[in-house]
Amino acid sequence: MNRTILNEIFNSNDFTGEELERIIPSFKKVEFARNDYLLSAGKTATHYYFVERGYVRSFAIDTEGNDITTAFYTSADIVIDWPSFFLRTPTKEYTLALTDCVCWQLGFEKFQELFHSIESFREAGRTRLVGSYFALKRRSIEMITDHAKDRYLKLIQQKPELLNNVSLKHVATYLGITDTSLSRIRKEITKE
Amino acid sequence: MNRTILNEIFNSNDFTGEELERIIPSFKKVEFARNDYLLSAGKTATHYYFVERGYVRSFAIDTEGNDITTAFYTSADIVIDWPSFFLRTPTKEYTLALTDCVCWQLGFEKFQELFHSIESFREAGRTRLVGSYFALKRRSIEMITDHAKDRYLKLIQQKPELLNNVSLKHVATYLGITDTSLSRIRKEITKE
DNA sequence: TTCATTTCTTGTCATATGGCAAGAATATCC
DNA sequence: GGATATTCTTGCCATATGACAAGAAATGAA
Repeated sequence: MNRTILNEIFNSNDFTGEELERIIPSFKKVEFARNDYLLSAGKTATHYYFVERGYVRSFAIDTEGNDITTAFYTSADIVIDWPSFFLRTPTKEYTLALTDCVCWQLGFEKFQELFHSIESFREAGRTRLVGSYFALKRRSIEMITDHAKDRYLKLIQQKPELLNNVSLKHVATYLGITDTSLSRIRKEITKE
Repeated sequence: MNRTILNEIFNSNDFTGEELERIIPSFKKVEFARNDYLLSAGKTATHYYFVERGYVRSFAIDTEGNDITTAFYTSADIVIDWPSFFLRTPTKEYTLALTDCVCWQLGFEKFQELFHSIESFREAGRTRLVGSYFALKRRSIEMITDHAKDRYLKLIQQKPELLNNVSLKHVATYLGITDTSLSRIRKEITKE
């Protein structure tokens, strides 16, 4: 098997060669075309993915029918609906390919087998989940303490390539504002 | 050992008698006085707790020095700084007893031992973490989609006893607003 | 109980952001 | 490549919430 993004995600710092030979072949390569859904509201997540190439967006529909972006994913990111995958419950979010994508997929049963039999795999999984939790927490606090303009500036600083790949209206809802407000914020920034 | 809140949290639906006899005695009873810190910014969480009795609050200090409440805890809740406990890194939050409290404490080493040796314990732990993730996500989305008044109404509906035990200024920062605005929202609600 | 501190309320005014609509700019599709 | 749909910008005005300050109420300490 050629080297893939999985070899960067699972590597010899954390795993023995034997473990890697069990873990990496458990993933299956899948491709998504632009506008394909990786997961839809009402369905239970049976798999999760690592992105090798492309852009993915998750969103929820609020009570008024508005589309609220909850996450963007790209190379090396894990695309997983944690609650749906682990609690085996239908999700309320949609996950959608923004561009053609190449991903590596793992199903729940295979995951459980690795999780319960390989100590380093469960340590790594737990670390990844806690990392997601941490990022989400930071984001919620920033929603309270920072103005939209600051959140936008932080975002383009941390993910400069994002704006070339996703539409501004989706960035706006990710920041918790309308596309109108984002447009004004961007105008104000260019004037500086 | 008498029955405690631990017997409700760890029970025979999920664990064998043998497992319970290993898990429950691993916890140690600790008491906190009002205004004691369970954890302070800069420290790494070495333990987590289940609350048997009392109220606990977590908060972060933002860049302007404002105290932002991130969580309230009471009976049967787990008090844990997930990232600090699992990533072994210093936290940026404070966790404080709002009232005198009785808690059950578990340390990291003991946790690891149980986690890696008892399958049902790690399933339960993962479920709890994913549940926290889910709650945090719901809260972040509501911060975007709902007005402060709706968030307040939901809160008092879900935790009616909370207001008798914590001050309004802390509820306000939890809702992402100022104490002034909360006061006006409450006034408006009583007028209805 | 009394005094001091903290919390809560209320007033006035400021500001960030939203709602709506129209036109401009882009992207998409056959 | 041109028609069509989508996205982005901009104007006007509305509104939720914040900032600050002063007094009222509640709480805590001695």
